[in-house]
Amino acid sequence: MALRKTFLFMDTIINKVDAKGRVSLPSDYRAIVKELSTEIVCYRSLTSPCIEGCLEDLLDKLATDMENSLDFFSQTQDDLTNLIFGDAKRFAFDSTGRIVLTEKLLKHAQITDTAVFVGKGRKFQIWNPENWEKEEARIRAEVLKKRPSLAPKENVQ
Amino acid sequence: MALRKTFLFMDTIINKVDAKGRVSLPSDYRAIVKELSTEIVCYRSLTSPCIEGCLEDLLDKLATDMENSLDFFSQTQDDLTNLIFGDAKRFAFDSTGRIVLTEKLLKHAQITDTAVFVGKGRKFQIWNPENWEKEEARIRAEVLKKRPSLAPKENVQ
DNA sequence: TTGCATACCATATTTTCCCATGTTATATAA
DNA sequence: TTATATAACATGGGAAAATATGGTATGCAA
Repeated sequence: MALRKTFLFMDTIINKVDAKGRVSLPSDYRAIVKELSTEIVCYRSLTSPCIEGCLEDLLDKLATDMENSLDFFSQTQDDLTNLIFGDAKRFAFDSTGRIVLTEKLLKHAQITDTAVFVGKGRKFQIWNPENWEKEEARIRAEVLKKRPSLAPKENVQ
Repeated sequence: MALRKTFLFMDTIINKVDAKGRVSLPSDYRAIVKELSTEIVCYRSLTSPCIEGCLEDLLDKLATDMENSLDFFSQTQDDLTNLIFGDAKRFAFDSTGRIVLTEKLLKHAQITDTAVFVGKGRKFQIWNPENWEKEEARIRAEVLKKRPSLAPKENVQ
């Protein structure tokens, strides 16, 4: 496959999680990861009961931003990055495309036997199905309420 | 073919959708896509019962804009990226020029066996034929009402 | 040896690819 | 301009490949 210009995690995919914590990384995601690396990085979301995943490059960019930006000297931001880097862990997928999520991550996201992968552009999230259903409803309501100027239609057009 | 200067989706094309969800991307559209990529991105319109399609570059630009405009931990950015990228999906067309639309998209647009592609410049939309007929009438009426000075009647007379 | 994690194998299902055909559009020659 | 040949396109059906997922075996470490 020719090298892709863009690397965006998209779509919403539901996969089973077995007793060992094994779950298939959606093939679309794997295709993206494979072009740049062999593994992803996952960590507990700071703001939601879900797992976040991304390529290591993104965390590297975050580290660089922290070094360069005055904004990021704030105690809060400093604390947040501590939490992220302290929590993040690499996950390689096997020949069948599965990763093995840790107990810590699964517990944080309240995931037992089913996981929902939600694309987020440079990142993605992994949710408990019921939780994601509620979250998506909340977001839709919130976005429509807040401002049409932030709605996709206005930005993308 | 010489390199095109502009990349605008235009015209209105009606195509069949088979039981597998397969539908031919209009050849004019394919010609545009082929010059920049091998696939398109589709998602449910936030405001209308139709599918929207565009090139991935457009969403990539959006991802970059959001990274730069809002800070890494912004709640608003979080919500928007979930909503947009969680819904969008890449679609590659095969050697015969078809894409396979998902059940989710078809349902949102109320499309069963026929789809109407409507050019929209950088984007295009896919409609159920009846719905599009009504929508087009509505849009025309709306335009005439809002801008009487541009109405055909006044100009042609 | 036991527990745990990883690698390997098997299979049902889904998705993608390939070929065939009718139709439409385009080009060429009379 | 008309008739005919040629190419491009849309569309249906089936074969092949990829994916998700359960189960088993293997290796390492406590």
